[in-house]
Amino acid sequence: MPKKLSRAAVEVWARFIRAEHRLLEAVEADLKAAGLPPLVWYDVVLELARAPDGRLRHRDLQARVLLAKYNLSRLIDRMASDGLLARAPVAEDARGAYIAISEAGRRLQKRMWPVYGRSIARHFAAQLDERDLTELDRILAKLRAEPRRAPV
Amino acid sequence: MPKKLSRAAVEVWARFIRAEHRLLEAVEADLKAAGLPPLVWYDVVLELARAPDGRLRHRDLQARVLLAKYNLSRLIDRMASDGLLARAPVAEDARGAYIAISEAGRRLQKRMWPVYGRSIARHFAAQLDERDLTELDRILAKLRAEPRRAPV
DNA sequence: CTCCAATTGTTGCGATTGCAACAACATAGG
DNA sequence: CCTATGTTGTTGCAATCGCAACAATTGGAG
Repeated sequence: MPKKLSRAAVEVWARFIRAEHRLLEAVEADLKAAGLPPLVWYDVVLELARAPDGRLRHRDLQARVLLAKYNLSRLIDRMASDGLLARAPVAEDARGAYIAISEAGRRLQKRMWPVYGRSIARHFAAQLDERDLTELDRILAKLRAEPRRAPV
Repeated sequence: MPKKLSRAAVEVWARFIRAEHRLLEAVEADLKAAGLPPLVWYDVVLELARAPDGRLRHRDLQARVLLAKYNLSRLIDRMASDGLLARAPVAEDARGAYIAISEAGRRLQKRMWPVYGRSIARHFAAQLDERDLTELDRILAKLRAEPRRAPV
């Protein structure tokens, strides 16, 4: 091991995993209770709505929503058949595909946000003060920096 | 909303979700690379190994591993057919079932820990110092306190 | 005791996921 | 050109998940 792993660190790790799990569960439950689709759907419509021209390449969308590629492929199938988005060819790269949001997709995003936002407020933000947020953000930033993989 | 939800809070929320997602993915990948079963399996054998007599009621195990009940039912099926644990009747409650770990189950727990621990060390603990851990723990404790549900 | 509501755990079934293989195209090297 | 290698996205298939319904039993109210 890189360093000796302290018992305390393991406990914080466990709490971290569990806390996130509970929170996500609570948020998903709120969405479902409001008759809305799951969180990934929101991620997709949000990323697309934000993107210039309301579209992104499949791979770029994938990088943003943290979803395996085969997984995203099929999620897009489902969302497309719901009319929330559509695939379009990429002029410069015949392999690629743009995923373009539709008006219905934008409406879904706007409809989901209040519920999702309220959920974040209630389960997450309301429990923390300014300093907590700052500290948490600082710590998360450190965690983003992945240790270098085995040297190439 | 309980309070006005700040943009900053939403961003921290997003980073929180993503960080945890990435970390879990990395850990699962490490386990798989070592030819080991997924994390839930570890959770189960660990909780059972810790419990007095190496067994827990289905419902108690469920509460510890944060898994839907139908889901746990089937995970237990699979682990039982791998000989890692076994079901046993509960004397005082004919509905219930004890889940009892086997020697093979204990061996699996011991075999998984080094890999899992190393993974925690590398992806999580190595990125944080003492103060980070303390602060994170303090913040997570606040998040554990769920807001009261709608008044009964 | 008797009945009704709640608890405990399982199961059928359709939806979603993960893995591995694949097709189609792009890009670089000769 | 022509080939080898990498990229992009999809798909078949098996494993797993989520929901709703269920059986079995318990516990409490009358």
